[in-house]
Amino acid sequence: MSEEEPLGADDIMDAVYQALRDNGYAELTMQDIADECDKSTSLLHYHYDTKEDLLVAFLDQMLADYEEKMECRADQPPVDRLVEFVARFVFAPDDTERASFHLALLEMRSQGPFNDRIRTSLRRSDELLRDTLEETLEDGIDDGVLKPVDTEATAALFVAMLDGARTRQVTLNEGGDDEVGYTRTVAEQALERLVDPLLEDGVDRPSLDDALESIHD
Amino acid sequence: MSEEEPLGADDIMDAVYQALRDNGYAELTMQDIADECDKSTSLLHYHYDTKEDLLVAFLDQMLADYEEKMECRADQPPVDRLVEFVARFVFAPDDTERASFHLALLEMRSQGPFNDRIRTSLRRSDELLRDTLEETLEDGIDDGVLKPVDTEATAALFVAMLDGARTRQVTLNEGGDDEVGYTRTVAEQALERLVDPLLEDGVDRPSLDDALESIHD
DNA sequence: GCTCATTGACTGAGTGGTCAGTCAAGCAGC
DNA sequence: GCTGCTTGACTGACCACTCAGTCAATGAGC
Repeated sequence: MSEEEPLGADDIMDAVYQALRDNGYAELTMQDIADECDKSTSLLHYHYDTKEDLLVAFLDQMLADYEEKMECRADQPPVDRLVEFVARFVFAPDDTERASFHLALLEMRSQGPFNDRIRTSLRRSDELLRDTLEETLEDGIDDGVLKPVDTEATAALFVAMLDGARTRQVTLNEGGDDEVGYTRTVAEQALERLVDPLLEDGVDRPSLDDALESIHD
Repeated sequence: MSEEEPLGADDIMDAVYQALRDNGYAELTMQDIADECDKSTSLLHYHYDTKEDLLVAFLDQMLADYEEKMECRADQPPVDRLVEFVARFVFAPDDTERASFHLALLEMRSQGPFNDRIRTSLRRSDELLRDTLEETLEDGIDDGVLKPVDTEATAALFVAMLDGARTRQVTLNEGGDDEVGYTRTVAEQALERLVDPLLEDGVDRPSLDDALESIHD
């Protein structure tokens, strides 16, 4: 109530998020966003000159939020952070909210090459993700809990794998069978086949389940 | 020239391919496709009732082509096929043709959840891809050149990884530096960190470079 | 403490442009 | 003269964006 920001700004960002989830990016109209916050499209244009401006503002805010969240975790042990990083990609097959939002993000990513400003925003978020993981790996090596490896290539491998798994889950997910979710299968494989061989002798890592619980804060 | 199909059908399919590459999926109009084959949009509607019909036909043809290509390779040794499978994802950073087409495919994938027919087509192609790899792994295990593993989970891991890497390369690729391409980095890591530990003692595998050459036929 | 100018938030009714799809007519080959 | 392919002109829907104006709050001058 006593914010500095123009009172409606956050409402609009929330509306963009909801509208993206409900309609996807390709089908997203200014009207959808306006409906979501019970305002007129004219108001959106009053605050943001163009639809693109609005979406770029939304991406930038998302990026800032993620950045903040990552900083809080920097004091945890590297191996915990590594498993947590993997776990952060996993979501239940029936979590349609998250699937829908990530689907919209994927749509935006595929528009990156056609739009400089969107691409710039997305590239920054990609860098943030990989840098976070790279730092975690470096910390682990420095602390003597991880075997020395090419941290850049390893980070690339992890991110590609988890991201690819999520892409499949959000685009092809077969309704809600009893299956556990594609990303989760891949995440478990990643831990066994890539993380475990990296641990120095005698070092243990948390299970995926433990990590999943610890990120629900 | 002496096909059963209506003579113009292949021309139209080619035009769809070109138009997808040049315009992307989101921006693709019937006019773009018509221009590409120097015909009118009315003609497209004469052959295909709706734009969706046309695109589904295009996807189905692509799938059939890929299926045919895979069958030709079924007699190669499993380890060669495995490395070839990985190599097939790799493309040079300056191969903008391929990048553009895969980008359009990614756009279509992100539309899958909103379109039953597109999703069905894409799901079939996803299954084909993973089944191919799974069979290769099973053959390798049967032949005693690969250590026994959960072939389904392993195939999932490989496909997720390569697909994720390609997604990044086509959406965020930084012009043509001297870099070697993100997918290639990841592919090399995949061979060292995932394939090599799978080989039975004394079994060698072709290098990525060899495989890259052998698929240029 | 009343008046009046100013501003910021907000709206409804357009406008112009784009695009998938329709339709009636032209025209080749048989 | 019929069949199948092809066309240009047209239509109706949709959508980002504009514009002229309303309304409430703020604040200066008296």
